[in-house]
Amino acid sequence: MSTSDSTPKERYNARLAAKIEAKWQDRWDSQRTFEAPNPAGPLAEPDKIAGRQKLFILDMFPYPSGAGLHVGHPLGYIGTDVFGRFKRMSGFNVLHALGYDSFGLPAEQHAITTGVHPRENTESNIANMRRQLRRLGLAHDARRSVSTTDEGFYRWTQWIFVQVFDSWFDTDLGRARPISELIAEFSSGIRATGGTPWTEMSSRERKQLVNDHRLAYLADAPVNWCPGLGTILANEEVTAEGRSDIGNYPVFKRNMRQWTMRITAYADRLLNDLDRLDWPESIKLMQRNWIGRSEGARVRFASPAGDIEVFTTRPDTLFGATFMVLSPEHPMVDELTTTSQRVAIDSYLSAAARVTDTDRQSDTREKTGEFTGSYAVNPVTGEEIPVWIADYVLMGYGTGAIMAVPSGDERDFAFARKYDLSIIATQMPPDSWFADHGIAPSVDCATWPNAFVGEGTYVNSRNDAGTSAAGALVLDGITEMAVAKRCTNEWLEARGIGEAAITYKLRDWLFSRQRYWGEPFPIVYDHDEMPVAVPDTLLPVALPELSDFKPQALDPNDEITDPIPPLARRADWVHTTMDITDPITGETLSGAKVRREINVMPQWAGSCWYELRYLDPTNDAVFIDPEVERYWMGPKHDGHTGGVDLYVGGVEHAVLHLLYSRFWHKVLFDLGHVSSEEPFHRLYNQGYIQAHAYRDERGQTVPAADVRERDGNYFYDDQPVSREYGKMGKSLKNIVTPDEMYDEFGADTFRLYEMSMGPLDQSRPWNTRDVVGMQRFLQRLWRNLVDEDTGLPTVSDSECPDALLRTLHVSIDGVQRDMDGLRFNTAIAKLIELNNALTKHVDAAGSTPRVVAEPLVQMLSPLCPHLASELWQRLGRSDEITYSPFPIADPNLLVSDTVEIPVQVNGKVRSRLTAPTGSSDDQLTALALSDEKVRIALAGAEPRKIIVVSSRLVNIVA
RNA sequence: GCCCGAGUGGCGAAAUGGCAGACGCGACGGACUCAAAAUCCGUUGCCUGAAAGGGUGUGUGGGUUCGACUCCCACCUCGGGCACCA
Repeated sequence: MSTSDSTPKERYNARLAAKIEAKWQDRWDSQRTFEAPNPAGPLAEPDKIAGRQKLFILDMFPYPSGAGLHVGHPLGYIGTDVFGRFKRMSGFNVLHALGYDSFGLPAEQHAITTGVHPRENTESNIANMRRQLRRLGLAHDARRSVSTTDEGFYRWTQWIFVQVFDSWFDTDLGRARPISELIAEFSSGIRATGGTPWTEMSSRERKQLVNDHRLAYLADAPVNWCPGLGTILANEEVTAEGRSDIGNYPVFKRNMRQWTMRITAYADRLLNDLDRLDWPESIKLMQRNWIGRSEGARVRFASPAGDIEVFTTRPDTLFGATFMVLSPEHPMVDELTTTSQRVAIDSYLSAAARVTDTDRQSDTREKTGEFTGSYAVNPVTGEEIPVWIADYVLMGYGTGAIMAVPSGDERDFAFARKYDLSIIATQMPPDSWFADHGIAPSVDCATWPNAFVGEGTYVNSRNDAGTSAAGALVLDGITEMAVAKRCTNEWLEARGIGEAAITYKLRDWLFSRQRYWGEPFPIVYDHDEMPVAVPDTLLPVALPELSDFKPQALDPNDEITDPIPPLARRADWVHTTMDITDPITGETLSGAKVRREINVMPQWAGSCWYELRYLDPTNDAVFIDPEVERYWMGPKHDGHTGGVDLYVGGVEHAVLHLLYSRFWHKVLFDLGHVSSEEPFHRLYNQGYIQAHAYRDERGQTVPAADVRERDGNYFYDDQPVSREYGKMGKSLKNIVTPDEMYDEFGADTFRLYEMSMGPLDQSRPWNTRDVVGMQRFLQRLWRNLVDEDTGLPTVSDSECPDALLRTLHVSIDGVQRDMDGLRFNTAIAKLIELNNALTKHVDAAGSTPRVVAEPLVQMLSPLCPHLASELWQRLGRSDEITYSPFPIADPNLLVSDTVEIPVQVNGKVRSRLTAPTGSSDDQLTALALSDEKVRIALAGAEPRKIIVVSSRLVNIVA
């Protein structure tokens, strides 16, 4: 940017913007402008909240990456900031803060390679991110910027874990209750143990029984075990080839004892409460799919190895079940395999074990399977049907076994055709189905090209041989699937063969990691090797110091040896003595010898509840003061879930983070710790900023900033390059940083550009070239209010022309509504229009009327707070614009004396006429018919019909 | 394969049943300048026309309506999610 002599001293450019921005950022800090008062607790200022509505807005918890920010990161932060500032001017008590999700893998990987402690690395990353964000001028309450790695924070993460550990899910009441109440029910005999009576159990057996009911429990679960790295890996850390993302080591599926969260107990509430949330439908749908609730029935088929239980969503097709298929991992496979089939089954099993999960789920793969040699009995027909194994049946869903109904299920159909198994129709498809497939209607499935799924009249579905004998199941003639399902379920239930059942895709949540940089579990193991919560007075369980952060590396192909987490290296920390309380008897065991849990929590833990800590960040007595929680997050009326008023973030967290947080929040609600049933009442997904990237002829990416366009082609160093489009990132060499924008334009221009690019929820390409448009707008606006040479205001208290005043109020009306609806791009367009109108006035009159200047600056201030604050001050205002009331449109100035009405002839606009506001439809009709252009367009034709939309339009149909 | 979402100028976009393309970029023309940058003013969907004007136009094809970017049906393309879930 040139600063030569010809440039006026007080022109609004990057140099002046930098000066103004630093000045106001310092002032906001020192005056603590954005601190939000609480009703109670350490940050209580009850007098300041009186008479104000509250608004809690939240951005998704960022990970403090070492790479720093690019221009895509702050998009959502700017959006929430603009909204928060607008609402603050509208009288709301706005709480807006940003903390750091600072545990996690990258800092640990960095520590492993450099030896720098993850804490040091994390802290310097946070400092850098704070610096970059401060330059943006975000109106955050700095007191509330917590980090998950602070002991004062993770003390409460551990406390919440203990709450989850110390509760169980009462399926009768559909909610969590303290584990002590379960123990009381067992010991008093109100609740049966389902096995050995409580009184006859050993201490260890009692603990095990209770542990099996806890919401946080230890379970053997299949995990991604990577011996080369000495740790288990999250699914997203495993490549499609089944190797580790880092180091390319083999990864094995194996069972390991892990902390697990009983999220499945909440499946129905997590599903049903979605209806009460103000979230994008697409996200609700993703959560619904993830929970995957299926209604159906469990049915037991007799076999030589005992009953085989299956889950089916189509009990109504039971008469068409002509064979069964078990997953290769099913526990009954061995017993069902006959001597003659042993070799074939064993070879199939070993082949199946070698197929990776991704291959197994490939859609092009042909179905394979093997006959066990055994037969089971179809409970409705009494017929013997063969039992097969096949890897298209998954052990992890339902019961790991299915009844195969080839006529009604495409997968079973394909399998039956391949292995020549019988196919019996249980429903007659409609004629249209046969027509679509080009075959004649027939109940003989031999002619069918596919299975039939849909509504059709039931056939071949009675087990009384046509006698109408009492107690028989007769579906024949029924036309509705729901009726047939109900009849079948009732029949099965009456005979104890099966019952209606619901299955979920959702799995319990694997909660431990063999890592260092995470929250230690507040758990020790007692002399019975049973987990016991660390007493509250001993929290936090601080992460012990280590000299080496590497997990123990093993032979990359060693599937057998158990992982040894880094914390195990501190034997002095692991083995300790502690005053613990026996969970069953309640008696205190002083100085008990205990062993600490050496796994750590996953990164999700802190982000599951951080929003609550923003509200009461310095409270040492409780994780959040109940009154503070009720004020900021409590339900607004009967049936309202409560929760954050606006939560903005990317879709990538649609399922995991948002589901885990909802689960923890519901547990806290059940236990009476929070008044809100949901953490995030309104969710808004911001789009992404993407960017073009360029490759040369060798396929190498070249720096996007140095590519030039000529006639629609792109060149780097005069060599043609090809253009592609994707996320900003190092590998595509297309990163643009906020710092570059601050230097070239200033933060206000950058903020304005990001908000003007399009709707907040849409992704759009970054174009540095376009930013100048917003800078020019601010420059023109500045010039309308301030003399570019002297810096003095050019505002006059003289009369404002009526037309300009009307334009102003139309703008106020539109900008107000746009900002309320998060439509910042159109709000900005309206401000530019107003400023363009003002420029014409200033060109003629030489100054801006104060009645226009002040509201214009106020409307701009949520978007460009530094510039607006500066202008406010230069206009002679000594109050803080942040808390000045947002302008209100005068309804009288929104309507003008005349309106322009388009006139259509046969739906095409042929003329426009100016009519007095409030003209009657008849008057408009008369005006239109006498209009010269309309008469020409009609060409003498007689109008057959005239449509008048009052004050909007006239359409003449001839 | 199934389920969502989106397709509008050279580009980002606006209009959600009633004047398509607001606002911004770019491009073109002009002012200022020795010159350039910056800044300012004007033009800018496409076709046709000297102009006035006319025609045409919101992925494609149908439909509903006096009137459709907007609603309905089918298809095409792109993006996202799920994926042998019984």
